[in-house]
Amino acid sequence: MAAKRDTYTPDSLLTVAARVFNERGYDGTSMEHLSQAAGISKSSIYHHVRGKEELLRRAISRALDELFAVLEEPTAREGRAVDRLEYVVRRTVDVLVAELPYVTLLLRVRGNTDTERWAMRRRREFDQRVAELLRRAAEEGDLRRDLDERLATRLLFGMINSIVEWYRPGHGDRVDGGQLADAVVLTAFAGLRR
Amino acid sequence: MAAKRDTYTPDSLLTVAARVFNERGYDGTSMEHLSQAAGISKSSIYHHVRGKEELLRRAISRALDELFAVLEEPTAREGRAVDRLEYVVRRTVDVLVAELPYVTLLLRVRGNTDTERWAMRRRREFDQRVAELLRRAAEEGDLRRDLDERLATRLLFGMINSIVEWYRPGHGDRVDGGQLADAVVLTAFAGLRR
DNA sequence: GTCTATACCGTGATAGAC
DNA sequence: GTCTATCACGGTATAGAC
Repeated sequence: MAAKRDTYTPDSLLTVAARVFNERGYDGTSMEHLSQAAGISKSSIYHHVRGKEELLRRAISRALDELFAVLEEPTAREGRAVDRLEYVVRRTVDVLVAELPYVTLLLRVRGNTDTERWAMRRRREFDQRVAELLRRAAEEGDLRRDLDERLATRLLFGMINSIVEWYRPGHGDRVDGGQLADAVVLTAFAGLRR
Repeated sequence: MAAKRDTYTPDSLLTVAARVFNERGYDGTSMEHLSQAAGISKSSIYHHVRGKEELLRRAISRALDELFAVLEEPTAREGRAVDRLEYVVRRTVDVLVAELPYVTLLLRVRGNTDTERWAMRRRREFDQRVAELLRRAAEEGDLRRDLDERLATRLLFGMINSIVEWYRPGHGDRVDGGQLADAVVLTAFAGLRR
């Protein structure tokens, strides 16, 4: 909660803000909370950003940019759909772990402001791109037939996205990002049962 | 958003409050929002409940009671651990669907107030009871060996709990609660891949 | 059981000195 | 770039009439 450095940039301030937003929730965080966590006064924050909502927008942008970048990677664009899907799942987990606080914020927006509604639209867009992959994998006969595709997509994302609720890197966790991605892929594609 | 009935009871008010809490988030909901949704004035709400936090506590209590009741059902207490686990998963999905707005609130608390911290402790307790079942199922050799048990528990709950983020009963959804539970059990235990 | 009026405080944000 | 002082507003909650 103490000061992190003598002077801030919008980016270094974002690091602090994202952490506090995640601890208290965006709506539960006041500028007073942020100023105490950053070790500067409330008004000083306004020197770096226009306001609280800009901090949220910057954080969410960062998460969305990284997620969409995954879909443009070569391996996500060639080969059998099921393999592309598996690759996207694995890389999504990577991004989620690497950009944990920012992705967490993205996944928690409720739609109360323009910024939040924009975030929800973009996120839905990403989900649909992955859903399309899953649909093709089913068409190509690589996924089980007795499962609704939209439902499967949602359960898959549910499993992946839930990681932000408990994963804390380097905090006594026994798994790193890569092992986590392996476990998710294994559980999602092969199931728990032996 | 209009009035629902001429006079309210704490319970009928809870129905309205839970809906608005879920739409806007608890911290994002003001007593003004609640009064407009209920069709009565702010001060009238205080005739029925002590304040906003009591509404949250009542909602969360309801969810927790139903969830813990599942663990006491006979089928959850006898037989092979893997079968008990499967039963608990199925019934948890049932409760989640039946008590959707209340469970949703439970799953979203951030720990900013005493009520929220109590909710988090109780929820962790529930998770641990299920984790214990999963651990025994692994011991009895019914789950795959190449998966960490704590991790598997978290991914399993991630999949289940994510349902509250999109399932809306009777709202054009192609699945009912039972089919949903089937799909979750199938996906979690057998996996997506054919 | 519901209302209007109001107390009191914390909120996001700004002004202007240093 | 940071501060203190301050603003207008909306927040939860209460008092007391009907």
